[in-house]
Parts: sequence; structure tokens; C-alpha cells
Amino acid sequence: MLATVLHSPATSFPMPPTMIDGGELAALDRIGAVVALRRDQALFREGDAARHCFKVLTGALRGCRLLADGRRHIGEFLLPGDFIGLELDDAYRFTAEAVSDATLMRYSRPAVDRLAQQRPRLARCLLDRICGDLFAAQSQMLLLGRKNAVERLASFLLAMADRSGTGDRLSLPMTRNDIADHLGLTTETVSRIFGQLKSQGVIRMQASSEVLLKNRGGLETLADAA
Amino acid sequence: MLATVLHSPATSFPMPPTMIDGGELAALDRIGAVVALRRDQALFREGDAARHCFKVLTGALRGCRLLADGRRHIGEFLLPGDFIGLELDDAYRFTAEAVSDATLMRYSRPAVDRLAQQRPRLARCLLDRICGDLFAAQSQMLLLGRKNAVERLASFLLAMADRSGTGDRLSLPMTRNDIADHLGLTTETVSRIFGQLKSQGVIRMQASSEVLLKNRGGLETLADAA
DNA sequence: CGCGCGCTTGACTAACTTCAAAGATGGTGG
DNA sequence: CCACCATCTTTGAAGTTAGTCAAGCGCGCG
Repeated sequence: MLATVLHSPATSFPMPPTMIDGGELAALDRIGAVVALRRDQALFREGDAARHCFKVLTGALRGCRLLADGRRHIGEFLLPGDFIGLELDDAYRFTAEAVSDATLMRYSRPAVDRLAQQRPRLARCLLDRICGDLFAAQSQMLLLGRKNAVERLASFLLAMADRSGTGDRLSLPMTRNDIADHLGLTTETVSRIFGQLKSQGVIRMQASSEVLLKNRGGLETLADAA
Repeated sequence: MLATVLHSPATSFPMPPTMIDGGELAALDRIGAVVALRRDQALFREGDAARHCFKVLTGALRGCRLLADGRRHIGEFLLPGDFIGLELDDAYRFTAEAVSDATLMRYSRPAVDRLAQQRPRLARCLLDRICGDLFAAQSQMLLLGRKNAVERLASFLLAMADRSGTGDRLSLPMTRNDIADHLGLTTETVSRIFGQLKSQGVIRMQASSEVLLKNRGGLETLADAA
């Protein structure tokens, strides 16, 4: 899919996605259908034939992979505006499940291919999304390979705050266990580090899913600013 | 850039095992120049302006990122046939250094863009490489987030064997420390697990860089077959 | 031959996990 | 509207894996 995706404008440096998203991605919506999921429902499972890709409209999903004995890793959380499955092979390579009730736009892959062929700027836009996913994965590898528990949670909170675009106020629709499976920790450790950050005064929480960043600079230091 | 630019050859070097591109990539070589690196020399550093992308011809490189206090993570080892920097932003997002003496083909990005526009099948081929990198990164996240030391090393050895395409015989040009930084472990732990695998009889070693897989099925079980 | 670097091995430590249980939270039905 | 129950979160204590520190080994190269 996206066979023409490398057809880029003469200036090859990609622009920030937000600058060109609006018009180009709107064209996609005309070939999409809306899908609704309830909490914990699977959108697709690893290994399923990959006939569609998706864009999150509301809610949140998790992309997970399992080991044979049931250990789970969540590669990414998918929030409104995120695409799922652009990089498709012929099969989905992870399982996507709803973290909360969610709605998505569903696109057939051949239709996206055709549209991308007609619109090089759209193709470029989608390629940028894939490259963004790759960059995020590289950063997550650094986190998982070399950061301690405090650094992991601090990095996670900062990344979530940046993505939700609601300043220093941020809601976490996923459970502590989901967060643990994303950060390579356990529920208990995640909970303890939340407590630690609270008592240090860098965050405050109304509920277990509502976080306020009281000291972003402090968090950035804890995250190691890498 | 520290690398030496050599003459541009008419044809390609010893090709990698994966010739599945059906000659599309050969077209690239006509717009490339050969670059040679010596062991530990940097091809580029994180943050450098990204004017080129590369293909490894001989030798091996590591793609690394650092934390502020010097902790290092190697996101990937780059072997003959691998591309580096296709997913370019305007700056390199990791540092690439030679693990051993190496030669690469260097391509200017605008030239690659132009060629990809003329050749959709080449564009597709390059996109597939990027998607392959993304899949590898997702697998590595699972490894770093949820596998123990034995599973990590077993997975690594199997992946390296698959990539080098030399059956069960495999050479590791990188140091134990490089392997540790790739697997989120320490030199000592990597060394201990090598010893363990040797005494279990699943591998044999002539030298510390020459590994023979004596029992691939056993290794796959140890790696968790995920 | 000897030096330097990388690899190995051992003893001890620290960070995180595991196991266990108590404390919130929120959704449901009476 | 409240009570109940399942689920999620928090907290505590003990256990385990891998890390740290330290020393010795071995190979390759000048």
C-alpha cells in the first residue's frame, strides 16, 4: 500500500504534520466509515488479514503484543488523530484493543492506495505518520533499554501531555496495568512511582486518571531530557 | 563528516541475501558514491543535518542514542544490504558509528526522491524497508519490555542468524558491550548468558565473535517464540 | 614479548518484582 | 438513592534478577 508515498515535493524535508494535515487528511474521510468500539473490545488481532487501516476519532486504544506465557507489551497508545495500520503488511502485526469506548474512521486499504496515488501530498503526509511512529518506537526502545522506573514514568507523562495538547492537565484513560505494560514495569511499581511524584510535588492528581503537571521542568529533569 | 568519499563504482558490491527487490535497488547505485569508515568512526551524529541516506555494503554499524549521563542504547545494528536514514527528518535522529571497518553507498536525498518519483516500484521497495524497520523496532520493544536476559540473548542470536543468511554459523562483529547496549543489559550479564548457552550446548564458539547454533529449536524455545 | 583492550568470573548490592492484603472507585440493580 | 460487588489502585514485606564493583584471563597487535 502507499506505493507512491515517496513521491514528495521538490523540497524533500517534511513539514510538521499539523501544518498540512487538515486539507489532505480530510480527503480521506470521504472514503471512510465510522466504527465504534466499547472498552476492551478488539479492533483487530495480531495475524488477522489486514484489509483496513484506521484513524482514531474519540477514545483511546492500545497496540499490544504477547509472549507465549501471556506476558504483554503495549507498543503504543493510540489517541484521537492517530492512524493505525498504515504500515500494513498483509497481516496486522499487533493486536489493537479499546482502552476506553472509542470511535474510529475505517478505510479500505486499496482505496487509500488509490487516493494516495492521486494526491502526492496526502501520500507524503501518511509517510510522515509512519516515520513518526518509527521515531516514537526508537525513543521507547531507549526508555525500555536504559531508563529506570522514575525516568520511564516521567517520560511517559510528558509524552502524553504533549500528545493530548491540553497543557499541563492530562487524563489517562488506561489502567495502571496498561501503563506498566507500556513501560516494561509492574502495576505496583507504576503505582509507587506515581506516589513518589505526588509527594515530590511534581504532579497532583484529582483522580487516578487525572494528572496535573505541577512542575514540568522537574519532570523533564527526571525523564533525563534525552 | 568524517567519512572518506571514494570513487563512484559502476556496479554493485557483494549483494545481501535479500535480492527480493528484483533489481529496483540497483538503479539507486548509479546515483550513489562509496564511503569508507574505520572501526568506531561516526557516519553521522544525532542532530546533524540529514542530507544523505546510505546503504551498507560491507562491515557493520550501530545506530545509537544517549542519555544525558552517558547511558547508551543501540537501536539497531546495520548489516550489508541495510539502509540507513530513509525515514529522514531534516536531522538525523540517532548516531551511526562503524562497529567494524565498513563501506557504504551514500545517496543524496533529493536524488533519491527524484528517482523514487520516476520509479514507483523503487519507492515501494524503500517504503517496505521503513516498514520493516518499524516492525523490528516493535519486536525490540517487546524484547526490552518483557523478556529476561536469556530470552533477549537467544532472540538476538536468532535474529542475527536470520539476517546474516549463513545458516547456523554466525559472526558477531560487535563487542559484548555493544550487544549489552542493544539488549538493555550489561557486558557482564551478556557474557554470563553466553557461558550459560554454551554449557547448555545450544551454541558453540570458536572465538568470542564466532557463534555456531547447535540447537536452533532449543534457542527458539528460550527466545519464547513470540 | 608485553601491553591494551575486551572478555570472563566471582561476591555483593540494588532495583524492581512477587506475593499478599487492604483501600478506593465506579457501575448496577434493587 | 443506596448498597453491593467487581475491578482497579495502593501499600507493605520478602524474594529474585540483573547490576555493580573488582580482579584475573586471553587474545591480538605493535
